[in-house]
Amino acid sequence: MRELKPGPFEIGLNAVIVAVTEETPRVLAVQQPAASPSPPDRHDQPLDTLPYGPLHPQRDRTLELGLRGWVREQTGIELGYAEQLYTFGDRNRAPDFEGGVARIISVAYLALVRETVPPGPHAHWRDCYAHFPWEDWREGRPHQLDDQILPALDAWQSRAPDQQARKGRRERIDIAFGCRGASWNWERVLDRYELLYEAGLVAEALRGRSKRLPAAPSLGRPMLLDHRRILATALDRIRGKLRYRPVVFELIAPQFTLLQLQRLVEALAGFRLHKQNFRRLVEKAGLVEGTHRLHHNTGGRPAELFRFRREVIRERPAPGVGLPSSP
Amino acid sequence: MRELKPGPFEIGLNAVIVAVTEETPRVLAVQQPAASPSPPDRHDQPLDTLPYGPLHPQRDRTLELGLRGWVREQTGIELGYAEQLYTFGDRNRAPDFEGGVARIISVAYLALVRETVPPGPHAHWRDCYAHFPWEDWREGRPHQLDDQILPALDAWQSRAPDQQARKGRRERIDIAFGCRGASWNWERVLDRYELLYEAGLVAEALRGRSKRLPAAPSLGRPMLLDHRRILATALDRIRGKLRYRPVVFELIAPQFTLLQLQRLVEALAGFRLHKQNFRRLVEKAGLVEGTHRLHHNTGGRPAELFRFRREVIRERPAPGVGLPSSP
DNA sequence: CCCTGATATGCTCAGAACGAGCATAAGGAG
DNA sequence: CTCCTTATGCTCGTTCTGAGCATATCAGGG
Repeated sequence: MRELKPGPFEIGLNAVIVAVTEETPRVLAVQQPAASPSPPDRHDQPLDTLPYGPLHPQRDRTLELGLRGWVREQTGIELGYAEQLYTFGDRNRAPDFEGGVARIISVAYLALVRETVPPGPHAHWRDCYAHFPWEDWREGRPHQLDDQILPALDAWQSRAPDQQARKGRRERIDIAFGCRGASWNWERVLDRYELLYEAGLVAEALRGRSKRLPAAPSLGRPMLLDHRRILATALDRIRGKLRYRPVVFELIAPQFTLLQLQRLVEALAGFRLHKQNFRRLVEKAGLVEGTHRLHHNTGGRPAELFRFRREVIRERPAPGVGLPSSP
Repeated sequence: MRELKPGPFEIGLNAVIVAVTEETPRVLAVQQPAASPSPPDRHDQPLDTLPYGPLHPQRDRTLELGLRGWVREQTGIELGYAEQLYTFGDRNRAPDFEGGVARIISVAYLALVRETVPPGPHAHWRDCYAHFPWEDWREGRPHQLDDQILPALDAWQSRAPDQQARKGRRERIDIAFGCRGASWNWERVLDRYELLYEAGLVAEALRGRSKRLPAAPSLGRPMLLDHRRILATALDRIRGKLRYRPVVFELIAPQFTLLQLQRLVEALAGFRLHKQNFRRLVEKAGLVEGTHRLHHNTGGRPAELFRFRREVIRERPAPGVGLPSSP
């Protein structure tokens, strides 16, 4: 076994803090600090950044406690549900630091919060789909897909150096974007983002390189460094987990109508559900329990208010909301 | 935003390399190096260790490439399938370093290999269930559960300081171990290990503390530091992924009989499956495709050899082997 | 050569789950 | 009172699932 050589590392913690309000999934973003060494993109708008904090080796007994600590200090938010998401450590994730002092390793956490508490001075809640417009199919298939994305991906495919690479690219496009017989898989958020990155269709991909791709569109709102990749990982995780863990209830008030719950799930999944079947599924799965109170602001017949049945975790092996695999 | 203070950290990469031979899931383990600063447990047997290597900030462009690099150098194994598992950074994960030089952060990867290549000089393939005997239900419910584990957990529950804590512990025991109406959920490997750890029933839990629990059994074969927790995380991940990704095929030869495939899945899942239904599921799901060759070493009628249909990833949204939620 | 003991493989059948839609209930606005 | 809106209950055909029965095809022993 080779001995451990401590390298020049910095370790930090990124938080992806997600809430859903007005049927829109939102992420807590902060304005790029002015002192940042990396020049802003060619865009006029300043870039969004995910909240980032240090790990105090003495104070923080665990990574998660460290995260909760600085989130509390920076934003005043006391996180409820939080889980480790992924650890990002690519060398090129902070291009400006390359060759400089240290390699930055970042352990990202996903946190779900119930209310859009007013964020701190430099922070704001940003619609997640501003960064991934192609992921929201609630109003039907996004036009951008056929207008821009698929043609640009086709062009990228044809730019492949040889026949085999062309075939490989075609295959990846088909799987990620549901072309040629494959169906759109709403959980493959990360696959899609990474493919667009490789194809040079998101602004982040062009930062370090000479801009050799002239006509490629820049899709979705970019973020600082690799933060959009982190966000894609988070959305991927949320969508994947909807199926088999009752994560939605971390995002909704203790009492809710079934339509509110459905709208919340739809906002996260990115497509619409059949109303009656959704009711049947969550009720038969034992996920919810009717209080006998009514909610009158519906515009129609009042709806019963429900609450989450925590006991379901005992009873069911995989208590998630029933979701189809494709829209 | 608070500025980043580089702390005294060491970053390393742990590999959980899993293979299945003779219907036994095995993990590549190395003998605890003699120069280790931590004294061996009270046991006579030397402790198993997961392979561990450094991250070279200059050489390794990504974490995964770094891992593949030192695994190749140390063991000669060229990893195929590998995915990031979890990042472990608890302060007490290396008790002897506490208060010493550095905090060790370890990014663990899960790798699946096909054959039990002969490991290096200090390495060997260890039966995973030696570390978690309660997870293998293939020969029926393990006796250890009723003989030792559940009584000891009951005792732990009754040692809770107050009524509420007692209720909380009871709930956790029920969910993790399928007591009192809840059914055994074979995917909750990590929950179970962590519960046993908290209850002081695994040797690792007693290392730092004064041994105030006299009669508690030591369950399963311990490992160095928190390596058994890492392994539990890996097994948890594998079992969870069996359902919805075709990971089994990373572990089996290119050609196989359906019974071999079934035995492999059973080895990982830890319980037996209904043979005819298993065939129907994998065939109808389009996961496999019959070559027309036969395998004659069955002892009975020869079995047809099958191969994995890679195309299924295009066609199906979640191509995993059909598995029930509980045995 | 036939019987026995294996395993492989095909088929049935009832119950549960699922997708889609129809029908009715109960509010508010005009 | 009428119409519009949303909530909620129910049906129906299809598919999926769990369990078991039946048959096919090999090896080896009498």
